[in-house]
Amino acid sequence: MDSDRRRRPTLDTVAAAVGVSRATVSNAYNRPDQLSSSLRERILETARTLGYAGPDPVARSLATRSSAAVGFMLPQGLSGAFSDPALSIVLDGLAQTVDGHDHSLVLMPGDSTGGPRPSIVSRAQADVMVAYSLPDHAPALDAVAARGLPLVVIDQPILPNSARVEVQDYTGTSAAATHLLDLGHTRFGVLTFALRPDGLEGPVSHERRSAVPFRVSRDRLGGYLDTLEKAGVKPDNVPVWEARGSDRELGRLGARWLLTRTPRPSALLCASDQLAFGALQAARDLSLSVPADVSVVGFDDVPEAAYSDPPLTTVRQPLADKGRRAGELALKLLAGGRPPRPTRLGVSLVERASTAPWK
Amino acid sequence: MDSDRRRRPTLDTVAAAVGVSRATVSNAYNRPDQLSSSLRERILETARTLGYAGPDPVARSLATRSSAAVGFMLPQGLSGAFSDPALSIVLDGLAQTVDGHDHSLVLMPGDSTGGPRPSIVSRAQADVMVAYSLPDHAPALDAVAARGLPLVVIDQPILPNSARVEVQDYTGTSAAATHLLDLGHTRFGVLTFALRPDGLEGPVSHERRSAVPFRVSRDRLGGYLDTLEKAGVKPDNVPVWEARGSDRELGRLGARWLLTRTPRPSALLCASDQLAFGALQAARDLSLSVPADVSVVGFDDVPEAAYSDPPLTTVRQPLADKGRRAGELALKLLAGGRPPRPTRLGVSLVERASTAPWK
DNA sequence: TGGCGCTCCTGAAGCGCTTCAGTCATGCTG
DNA sequence: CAGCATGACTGAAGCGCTTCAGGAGCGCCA
Repeated sequence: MDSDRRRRPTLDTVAAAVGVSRATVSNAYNRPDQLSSSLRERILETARTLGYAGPDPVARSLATRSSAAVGFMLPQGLSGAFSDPALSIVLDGLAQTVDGHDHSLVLMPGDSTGGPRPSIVSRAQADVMVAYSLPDHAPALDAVAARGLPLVVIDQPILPNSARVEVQDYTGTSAAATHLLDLGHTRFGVLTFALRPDGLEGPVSHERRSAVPFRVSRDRLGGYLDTLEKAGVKPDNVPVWEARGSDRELGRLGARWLLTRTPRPSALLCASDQLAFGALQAARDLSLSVPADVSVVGFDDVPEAAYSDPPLTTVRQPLADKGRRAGELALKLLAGGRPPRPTRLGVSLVERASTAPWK
Repeated sequence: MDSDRRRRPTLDTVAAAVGVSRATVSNAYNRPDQLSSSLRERILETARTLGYAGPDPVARSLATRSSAAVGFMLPQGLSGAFSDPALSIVLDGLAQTVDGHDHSLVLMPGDSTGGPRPSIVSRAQADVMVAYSLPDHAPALDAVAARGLPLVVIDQPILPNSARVEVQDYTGTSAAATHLLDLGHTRFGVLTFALRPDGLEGPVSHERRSAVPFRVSRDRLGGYLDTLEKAGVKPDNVPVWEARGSDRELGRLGARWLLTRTPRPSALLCASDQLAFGALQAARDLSLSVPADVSVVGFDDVPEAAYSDPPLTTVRQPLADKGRRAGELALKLLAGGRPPRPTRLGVSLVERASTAPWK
């Protein structure tokens, strides 16, 4: 208590101790060229002995009207979110970019609304927000708008006045479906992550497939189903399982269901690599061989996809780039730039050993 | 540019518009009981039409001398950090606790020094810091001390005046080693994550085993080796592989090396489940059967350990509790509490199918 | 009717810092 | 030596908010 109560030294404390003005001490920290280096040394030295650790970040932010932080909004809680390495990679790219410019990162995990609580967003000390894969109309987005903060959106629908970076999800899954069709497959199963933020899980009904608020889920699912349909495979004949999230165990569960339909699908189209890994596992559980008995494709091309058993055919998206690009956009908006036209990152199909021609 | 320049409304703007004092508007947001609800409604309504999104968080923090945020310091970059689900789970527990009290989370990823850069720490807008598994003497810790911020340490050595939550790492690995000895094993290999923050990887020399700055690595390794030694297994006869991080692929690499020593170990002692999963994979690669040809133990008991193939014998630590407890401690320190005595969470050996008697 | 206790609202003093327009020597130029 | 640029430092005005000691008005009781 006692030592807590002894108020911490401030700029003034140091200024008084050295016998200079407060402005000078401030300059010692922020504009070394504004004072003689001898005086600067003296000031820093005094600060040290007084236990002054530099300008208070909050006061500094108020005065400069910039908190040097970017807020990162997630669609769900942290443990769910990070079970998919794709997010880690994106976030890492973002963090590095932002960190390189001495900005910090404020994490805002989501809840059942599919995004952080608005009150959290309104109070976050950040001067630009990044929305990662939030559902359409997440309340958090309104809160950002209300504050008038610049926004960069990753994997999300068009929002007025925001910067955007996204990936050709539809194109990607469409290519994967085509690949499988070319291999002669005719019976498919689709394994997707959440279509809506309501936490449901299970086979996806016809109506649930429409009006999907998560753009990414919508596009990936659409890319699969539309392409199959064009090739004459009726969507109604394609069982779709919706997992609560994108993780291996949930994927295994869903794949088990898909692989026990009759007729059994000869190809599983997954919305992410994690789900696909789960599918590989499920196949193993059922003593099915991949790709002899069933082909599996994923999406993301996380590092592990190259090493899984068998190595996974998947759609590659440039995850680290995505994060870096989002970081750059955030910094640019911070610097007062207008939101540039959306960055659309390309994808490409990486054929490995989890897919094979159907007999 | 134009609309950006139109300065945002402030408390005063609203106060003037409604014709009340600024204090009253402030009360409308923070102390509803201090004004008539009709006036409050009028104020909120006016604020809405003016586009005022509530008190500015930074100014608020300055005035209240509290930024309502907890800083989380990591030993490494985000992508590395999150490849281990253990961290996600801990962080999730922390985030939920903290979020429940309307505090936000500032993430500070580490670099090659084994922690965030001190300048980042000095400028972070947080009023309590949580250190997660930083190495001894990380510069970031000095920065925290310099600012006089309360600190809670997870998995880290004693630091003066800090709250602490840790786990019985030594006890845990010791129990695992005992389990294997009881099963009749005599040839062991150890697979650990980073012993030092220098990014090296490979077989661990004798001198590198001493003075390990990561407490967790030190204790887990110690628990394994000491216990084996007590049973008559010379440490020098136990090959140890150090992986750069705790992820599956790195584990696979290390395990491959361990499993190709002669004589081949009949039991692999891993410092984490991720590494153990990698070891299972490596065994599969080498057509070794687990546990017939080689037993494997992990540490953490992440959810997947129950579902791996085979299910993993591992040391359970209460990950979510760890995070929650850290969150509670952070909040407590924030409220002015003294650091209580360290919380030491128990561990227990969970025997599953990845270990078996040695013939 | 005077006094008391409410409820509702205000004035003003900060919170700790940045920044900008100066002030004041000092040295240099012509 | 006047004139002027230059370098080194300062004063003071904010940044947008919270909070606390009051003050005004009002109903109520004795």
